[in-house]
Amino acid sequence: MTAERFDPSVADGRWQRAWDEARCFEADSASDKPKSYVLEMFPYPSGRIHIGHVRNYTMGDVLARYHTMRGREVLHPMGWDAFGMPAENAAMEKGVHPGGWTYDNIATMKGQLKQLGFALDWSREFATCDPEYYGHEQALFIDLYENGLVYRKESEVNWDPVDMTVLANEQVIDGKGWRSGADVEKRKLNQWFLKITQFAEDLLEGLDTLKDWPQKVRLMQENWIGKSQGLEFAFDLSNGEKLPVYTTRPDTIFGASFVAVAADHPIAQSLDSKAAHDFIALCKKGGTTAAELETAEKLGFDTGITARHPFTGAELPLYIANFVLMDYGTGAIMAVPGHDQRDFEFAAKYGLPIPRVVAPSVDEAGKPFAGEAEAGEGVLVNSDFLDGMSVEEAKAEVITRAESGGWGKGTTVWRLRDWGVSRQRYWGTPIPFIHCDTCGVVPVPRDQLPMKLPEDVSFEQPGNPLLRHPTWKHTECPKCGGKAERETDTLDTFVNSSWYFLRFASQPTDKPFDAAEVAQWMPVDQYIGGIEHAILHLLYARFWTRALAQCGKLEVKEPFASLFTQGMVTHETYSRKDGPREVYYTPAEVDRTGEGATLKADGQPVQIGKVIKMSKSKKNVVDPEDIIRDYGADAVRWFMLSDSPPERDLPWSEAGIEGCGRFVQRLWRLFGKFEDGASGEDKDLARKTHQTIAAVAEDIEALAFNKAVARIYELTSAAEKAKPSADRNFAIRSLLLMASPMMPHLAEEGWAAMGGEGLIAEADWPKVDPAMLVDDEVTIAVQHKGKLRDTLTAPKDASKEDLEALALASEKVQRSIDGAEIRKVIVVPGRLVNIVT
RNA sequence: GCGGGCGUGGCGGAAUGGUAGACGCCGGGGACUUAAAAUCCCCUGUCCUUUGAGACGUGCGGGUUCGAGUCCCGCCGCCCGCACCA
Repeated sequence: MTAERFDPSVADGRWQRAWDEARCFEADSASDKPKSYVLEMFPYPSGRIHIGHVRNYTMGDVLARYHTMRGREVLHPMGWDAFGMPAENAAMEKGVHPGGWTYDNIATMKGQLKQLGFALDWSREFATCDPEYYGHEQALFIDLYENGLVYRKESEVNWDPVDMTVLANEQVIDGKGWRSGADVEKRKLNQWFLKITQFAEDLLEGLDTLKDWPQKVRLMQENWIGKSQGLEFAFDLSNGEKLPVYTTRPDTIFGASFVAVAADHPIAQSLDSKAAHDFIALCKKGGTTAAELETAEKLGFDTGITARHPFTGAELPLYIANFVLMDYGTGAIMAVPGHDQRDFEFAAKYGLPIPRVVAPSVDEAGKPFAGEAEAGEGVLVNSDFLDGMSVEEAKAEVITRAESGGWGKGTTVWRLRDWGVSRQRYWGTPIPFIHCDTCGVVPVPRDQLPMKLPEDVSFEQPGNPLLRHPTWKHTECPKCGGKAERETDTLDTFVNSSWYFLRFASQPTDKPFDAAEVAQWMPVDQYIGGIEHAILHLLYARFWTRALAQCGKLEVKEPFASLFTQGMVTHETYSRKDGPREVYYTPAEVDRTGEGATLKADGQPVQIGKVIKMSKSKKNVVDPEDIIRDYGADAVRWFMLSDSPPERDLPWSEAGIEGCGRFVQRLWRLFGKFEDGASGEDKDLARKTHQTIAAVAEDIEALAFNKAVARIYELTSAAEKAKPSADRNFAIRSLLLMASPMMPHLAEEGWAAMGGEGLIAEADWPKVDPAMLVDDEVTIAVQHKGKLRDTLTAPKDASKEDLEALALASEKVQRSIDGAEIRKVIVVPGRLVNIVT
């Protein structure tokens, strides 16, 4: 070996260039090896890589490199989720063009990713703002339109009157726009929708097939889709109208004591008394935050109208109630106070009857309520022909009678809504449609795609630059040739990320992707990203896959076979009170002493806060580029994999990264002990090596990187202590190979120094000899009444009788037994002996 | 309210129902050195006038078992998602 120390500042760049030159990470669609598609959620080019990206991509990289070593053809691509608001905000704040800003950021961030030595196939890189990409997206959107999966509908949006734009719900804070601070208005706009609800059942059922997704994510999607089954039926109203209601508890129908509609229900809207209008206005004022809803009082307005009960004929009062939602079910309910908490509160407040129709047993039909509704199981009481039935039986019976009587039917209601994709924004995929007064909505002809964004736009005024661009929207109708206008809305950025994994797999120029080539790579074998995308992105991508399949473009069922959601990188915060304001400092500005922390600038103490997710606002961040410079890419990668299980949060620590830096050097010194021609055996070390290779492989496949790391530490210690031998050379060589997915630069450097053939990035994973996985001798625990008294060494295949005899021969055990009668001896071969007295 | 997850040393965390605390970090002691850095070695759950074949110990209380961090029942605490969804 040559150098004393491994110098990442030289080695990292050297090997990164070597990999590029050898093009060893480019996936070959023509390969006949088994494929492996490893994908991490592509980043938004916000400016710089943050530590969360580093953790995410390191995990994916270890898998990609490992699978390559196991003889798979690996697709591990990278690109940029490049449309979105921040680029427009930068344009408004700094007067730069969103495109220029975005591509500059991409250049910076690509350079940073390169510094980490990720085994990425950069030949497939693209940004979603590349006209080529969004042009194909426009074509797919038209495909969906032609297959009836796209429609336009007038719908209510949050409108910021100052920025003149639509806001997402998350951008409305306390009723005000998050940027402008202006009071947000409700406006009705014609918007584009994707028919995701058409796939509600399939999206729900598909979840059952996703065995390798976290249960948590599947449950979140299940709740989001929100399937519920019940009865829809209509009440005859005293004003002659019919009022459809939906209930999941048709069994409790005899317990209905009033009927209620939402404030924006047509019946409520049609009332012409001032009192009714005032009440409706009051309902609209109510806040929608969780806390407000929690405490909000149930309010109602008696319309004076009554509804006839379908079985008893009783006339039930019809209220407008603030807790009834217009956009779920029919916007109207039959209220059963005894068995629904909201109805209970309402009835208690307005003095309405609270009949019991479900009881623990038939004898308890008169049992009073204990101040709250009983929503649980039981038997039906006070319910005519339902009496004595279980809840399930009664539900079925009522639905049957409603259907045969022709006044109602069993229905399924979904919480899932169609996906509104219109955004009144510049920096997105232009929606490829033209509005013609004569022909209506007409798709842009495919030979005119991509329909590009105009470059000459200004952000000096608020609102959508496409709308006020002097020429862009004016065009001719492709059908009649008359004057027409382009759609000025752009697509939600979630559309861009709903099919990018297909484009990574196949990139023809004349179409979005080639179905056959996509079929070769899809589904993604391992998808890795943050839990924040558990619902929207992952659901939309699943929907697009189905939608494209329905259009005949694709034969993939689920896009992501296995999903892994990694934890966040966290760090404590440092702050000081400055009047009412909390001023935060970065870890780099602070000296962390044993107990406290002081500000480097003035030596005065700062407050140490909780360990929380790294965020710019709390300044508890470390810049990946700084730590790569200080410790090298491998130490940073190693830290990302050590200690914390990947799904949990990883607390960043200076001491931790220093430890990783030390280990890099330690391994390097160990590689230096590789002696060409060393001979002789070291059976124990050889066994340990084989066991480690098998265990590390298992751990990596289970994404238990922290455990794989621990095993590499153990074998390193053992190899360090061993004397030179052929087996020690084998241990060192194996360590090099096992560490190579995690610390590829160090591994290449060691491989070259050791005279390894080619690049270690293209080497095979070390082979395991199954015979070497079992030790000749094992340590047996000896217990007396379940308590450990002694340990002894025995041959691995010692018989039960031999083990028992050995255990009873132990002096320590005999002293513990102290002459007591032995009632039983349990022997687990290879493990333990338990003597029961 | 509904749904889910998690509680193990000073910290991050290991542990097919079978020797709890692997491995890393912090801390302590020592070696090497003129000195420092680097490196190496040892110790490091708690308790004890019993230093032991000792007692206790995986949030708390029960249970199953020869044996429970692990399985079951009941609590407590923390975290996350959804939420007036009929």
